[in-house]
Amino acid sequence: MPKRKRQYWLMKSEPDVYSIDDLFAEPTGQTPWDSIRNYQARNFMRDEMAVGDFVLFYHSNAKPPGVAGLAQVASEAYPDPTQFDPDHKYFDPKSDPENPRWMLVDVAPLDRLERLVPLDELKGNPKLAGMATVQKGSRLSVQPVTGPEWREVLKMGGYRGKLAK
DNA sequence: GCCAACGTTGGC
DNA sequence: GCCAACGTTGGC
Repeated sequence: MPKRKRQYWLMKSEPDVYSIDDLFAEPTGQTPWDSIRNYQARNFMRDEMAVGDFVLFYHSNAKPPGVAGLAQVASEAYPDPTQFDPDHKYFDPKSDPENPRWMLVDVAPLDRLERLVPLDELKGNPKLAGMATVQKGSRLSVQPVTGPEWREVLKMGGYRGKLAK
């Protein structure tokens, strides 16, 4: 059985709610990526992510918005517990515990960039013209990223570590 | 805070 | 199955 090739992702979070610093501060060293209520994003987490995949941690609704750091997929997909919590903002009364509608993965911090890579720089880089993040109207919070895009963003972020391969 | 772009819901 | 109404995302 051939080993699966590592994949790359971009995951958005509002830093006022949960920032890259919060991820680094997790006592357990990882966090459940909960509250995703979009089928496309769920499908990526449920069907295509694997432990060890690399993640660009993106700050949305920030000034400026942009890629703030690097993270890693740290678990297989499992049901998002918040969907069954009546007090949770994203409680989903239509989700059947026997067949949960929403799935998530755990995410662990990997490294910081030397500098945040702002969205307008992503948009201004011709090498990144195909990135979902720079497309007009794009608001998907979990997106696939190609290897070349990953390396280019790390370069823009001044990253010199081992992951820039 | 505004609003364009999307996604979902539900009446028909 | 269409589509109007509504809700959300996220840049600006």
